[in-house]
Amino acid sequence: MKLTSKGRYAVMALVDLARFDNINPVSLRDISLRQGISLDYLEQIFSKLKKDQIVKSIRGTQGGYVLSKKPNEIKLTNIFHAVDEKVKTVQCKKESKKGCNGKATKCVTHNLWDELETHINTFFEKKSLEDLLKNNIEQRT
Amino acid sequence: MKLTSKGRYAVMALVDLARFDNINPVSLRDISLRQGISLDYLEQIFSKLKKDQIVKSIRGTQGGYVLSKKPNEIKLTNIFHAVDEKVKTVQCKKESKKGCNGKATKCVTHNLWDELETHINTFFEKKSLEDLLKNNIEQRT
DNA sequence: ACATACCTGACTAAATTGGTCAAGTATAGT
DNA sequence: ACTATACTTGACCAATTTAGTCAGGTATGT
Ligand code: FES
Ligand code: FES
Repeated sequence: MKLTSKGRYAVMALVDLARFDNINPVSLRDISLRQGISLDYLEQIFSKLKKDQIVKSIRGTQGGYVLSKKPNEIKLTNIFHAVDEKVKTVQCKKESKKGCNGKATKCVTHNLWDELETHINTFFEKKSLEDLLKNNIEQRT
Repeated sequence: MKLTSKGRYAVMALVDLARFDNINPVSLRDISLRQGISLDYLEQIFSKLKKDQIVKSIRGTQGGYVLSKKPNEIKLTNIFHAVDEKVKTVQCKKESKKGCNGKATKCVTHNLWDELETHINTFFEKKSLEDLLKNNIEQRT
């Protein structure tokens, strides 16, 4: 079970954005430099974040990105959903009545993984960007 | 974030084992057939489970595997540890003082991922094989 | 005009996963 | 003693996923 860079970077970038977008739009180049993430990769990520209306883009010189909602309205769930970082614990198709390997019934561990998935998603639903900002400010004092 | 088959199969196989090892040792061939897992793959998994003393092996005809502890003493943590299914959320080396990409300080999301890791591990520490057995019996009634 | 910075799609090297295959060794039953 | 069963070990591999790079664009403020 591991987190992918896409999800990790998306959150890092958004925290960075949330800290600096009060004054001006923030360019991906700045985020790239501050957070040490490849610019080209960031562009892929932000195109997805934009599609899910988590950020807005402003083109041209002095352009960049801005959050399109307040930090407390952006949950980790929303971010992860946008960049396709999904939590997948079961092997079977959840909606289908069939089990893992095409068997007729769900396997002996199905309920367990389903519970795990819920457990993890609860965490993502609770945490918002705002929580992360607070945490970060505390660290800097 | 997804679970790998190794961890999933390990738990499936152990639940199967726990259900049938009261009378005789259970052969991997039986588990393979009942659970629909490749025999060769099961062998890899069980060699790891054995190394961590979760199961005992009995060779020869009528041989097989037996749990080496009671079901309520075998937590998911133990199983996952045995088969190297680890929860890895941070990118950096946890013990090191350095951050993700070799930076001097921990990144803005480090604490978050660390919290998540704890959150998930808590789940694994609580659940034992016995819990799964109960759940399964309930289903069969 | 021109620099900045968003936008898009194709491509790829490396790692991981989910196995298979081959060649053993130990033991119970006949 | 022979043989079938079943554990044991290690090498190998195809397919997928990941974590990017690269090469072009397009819009806009100055
Ligand atoms: S995980 Fe859903 S049936 Fe096995
Ligand atoms: S995850 Fe540990 S420093 Fe970024």
